[in-house]
Amino acid sequence: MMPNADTVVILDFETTGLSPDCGDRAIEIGAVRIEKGVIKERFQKLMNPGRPVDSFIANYTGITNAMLKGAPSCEEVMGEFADFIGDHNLVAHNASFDKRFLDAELARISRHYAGTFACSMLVARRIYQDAPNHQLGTLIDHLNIPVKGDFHRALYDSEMTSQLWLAMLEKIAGHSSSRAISFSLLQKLAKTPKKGVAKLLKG
DNA sequence: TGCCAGGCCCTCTTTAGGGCCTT
Repeated sequence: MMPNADTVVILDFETTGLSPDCGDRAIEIGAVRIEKGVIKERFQKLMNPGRPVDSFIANYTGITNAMLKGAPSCEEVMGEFADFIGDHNLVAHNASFDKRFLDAELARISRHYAGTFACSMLVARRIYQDAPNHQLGTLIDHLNIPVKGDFHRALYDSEMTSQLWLAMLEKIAGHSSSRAISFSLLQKLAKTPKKGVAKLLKG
């Protein structure tokens, strides 16, 4: 069955490091499911990676070994999360990072996500070419989106990414016939050379 | 043994190098 183009799941992983190929594991997953531009459901779980997190990660995320001690295993949480995302389209800020961890953690439980993953950072680099940089926090500030929590926690970052995503949908709304095709349009934008962005938006 | 990301994108480019972005 084809995924519903009106529905996207925007997700964010906190991890023990930068690369699952170097043994790093997920320690938290946060996600929101958006239907027709409205957040309908949230998912947030800490998970025990079976190894301690170092002081850098504890300071960066605020997630401590004490917090992870009683958390369910990565395998248990990722099974629940696989059910949550189903075959919906996915979005993340710097999606290549989150996709590597999603694929690696799902592979450990013999699950697989075969749907489409879009990157809000690649789209933002094209739509907001005048932003100071394209870090999530900078873009949120650039767009004057109210900040009500702490960055570098999975659910909050996924909520902020969803606000960025909706703002970008709004910005191109005048160039798109409906929200239903916005996901594919933004995917095209993410792969369009910057010089060609204006032409693509004009249709 | 020792070290270790990786994809995107720009430019002083394409037979390459380095910054950005994620934890």
